[in-house]
Amino acid sequence: MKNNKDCQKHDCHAFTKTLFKDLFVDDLCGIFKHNIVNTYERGNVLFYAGNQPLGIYFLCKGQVNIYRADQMGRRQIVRVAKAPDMVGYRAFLSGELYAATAEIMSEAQVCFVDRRTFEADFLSNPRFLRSLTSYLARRLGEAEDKEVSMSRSTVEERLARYLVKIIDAAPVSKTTSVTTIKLPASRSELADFLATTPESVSRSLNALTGRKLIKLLKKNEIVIIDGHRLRFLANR
Amino acid sequence: MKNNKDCQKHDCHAFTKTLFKDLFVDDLCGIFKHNIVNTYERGNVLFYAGNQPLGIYFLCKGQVNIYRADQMGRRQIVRVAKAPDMVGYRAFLSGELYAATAEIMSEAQVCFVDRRTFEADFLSNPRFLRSLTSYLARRLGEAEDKEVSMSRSTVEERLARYLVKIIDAAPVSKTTSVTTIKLPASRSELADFLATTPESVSRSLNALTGRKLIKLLKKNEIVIIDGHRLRFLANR
DNA sequence: TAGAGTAATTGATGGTGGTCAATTCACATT
DNA sequence: AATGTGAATTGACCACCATCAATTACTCTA
Repeated sequence: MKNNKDCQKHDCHAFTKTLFKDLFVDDLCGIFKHNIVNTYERGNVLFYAGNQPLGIYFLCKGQVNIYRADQMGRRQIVRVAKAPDMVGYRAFLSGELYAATAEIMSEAQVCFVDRRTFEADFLSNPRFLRSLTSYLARRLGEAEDKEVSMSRSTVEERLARYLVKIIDAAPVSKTTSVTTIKLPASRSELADFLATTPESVSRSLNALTGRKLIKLLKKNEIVIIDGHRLRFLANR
Repeated sequence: MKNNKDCQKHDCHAFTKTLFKDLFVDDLCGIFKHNIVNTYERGNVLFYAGNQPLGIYFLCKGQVNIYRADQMGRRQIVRVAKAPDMVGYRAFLSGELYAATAEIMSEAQVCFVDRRTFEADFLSNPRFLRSLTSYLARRLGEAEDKEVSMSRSTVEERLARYLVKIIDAAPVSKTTSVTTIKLPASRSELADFLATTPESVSRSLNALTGRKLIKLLKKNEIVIIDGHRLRFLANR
């Protein structure tokens, strides 16, 4: 992980557009430019469950998986953070130890803001605080959604929901109803996210193919054949 | 639901002691005394999933279950709010519609603070705002805990976790290791909370009895025989 | 292009728990 | 005590899915 000064104005724009819609760019920019941006590669770990939070990580580029692990060593991916996003704020803000581990999934640039700076420059800014509550409330909603989903849906339905989420996140060409998407994760990672096993992911993918909702291509590419029925399956 | 002016100083104390530890009593008191306190009885509904949030509910007395319902009509209790606590803040703060329904479980006194007042008197108070982020972060942690619990544990383990939570919440007499607690919910409500069925709750209760971890008495009372092993089961 | 090493798939099997039906229990009312 | 009502329990059955093992498909390197 090398050190540079890369997290500049255009990064601030990205954050204010998605993460903190109500914030003005300059608020964030003024703060960001004084802080350290590190580059991490796949497999690196930002923090481990059980550790003390030292500050907040702003993800300027790349992807971070946040997972918890139970006694049996099975991991469960609680959240996938993609730039621009914050990482490590939950434990920090609640004053607890990290309950999860944050692992870099693709080469990432991360702007670390230490405790003192975050308190002084972020938490003292009422506009930021207000945005933060809204952000936390959204996250809480997502977590509760997933809780219900995990409790009440079959693996196939959870997978369908995941696919729909991917579709909606991707910039879709509106020209045709047939869409091709690329799975951004291995079977095993998917299993960790859906709280199941690689084998079951495989079988469910096949089941969806059998029902003619999707078609599997090489290279982890998937053609959405019947997005409508996929969506129907997704919210059951 | 009748109207009175009951939510006074001692209620504020309760809130600042548990809900917003960092807040000074007077902050809350000054705000509370101008607002309306209603009394609701069991079965009443504070708000329904799909509705627009109109404000925030401060629960001064009683219990509220917050549940989501899927297409099949099965409910899942996402949270149990006991006084003193806030209800209805998630959707309000994220600017979404209610995703859940809030139902009174035992006679409750609720202080409603409308949108405008909440914005003006609460959200404009930096100290409150800061407490709020901490509160939301704690809730988020709980939701993620439950997500993992739901995904990875058996009904028996989830039940054990629930019992442990009850035990820890109750003021325990330290004199003896054998504790008697009263189940505060019917099998059916428990099933909704644990994302299972009344039948399975019944069976799991029996299973725990068979393993000599608990003993069932009349009147929904439970004797904890082996709290240690119960705890062990609870965090698997 | 061959081979090695990893990922993905497929098959067989057992456990957990949901569903439906029948029965028992608890409690209130008369 | 008799009766009625709803909750709780029990039993039978089956769907879903985790597990383990075996096979096939991919990908990277030499």
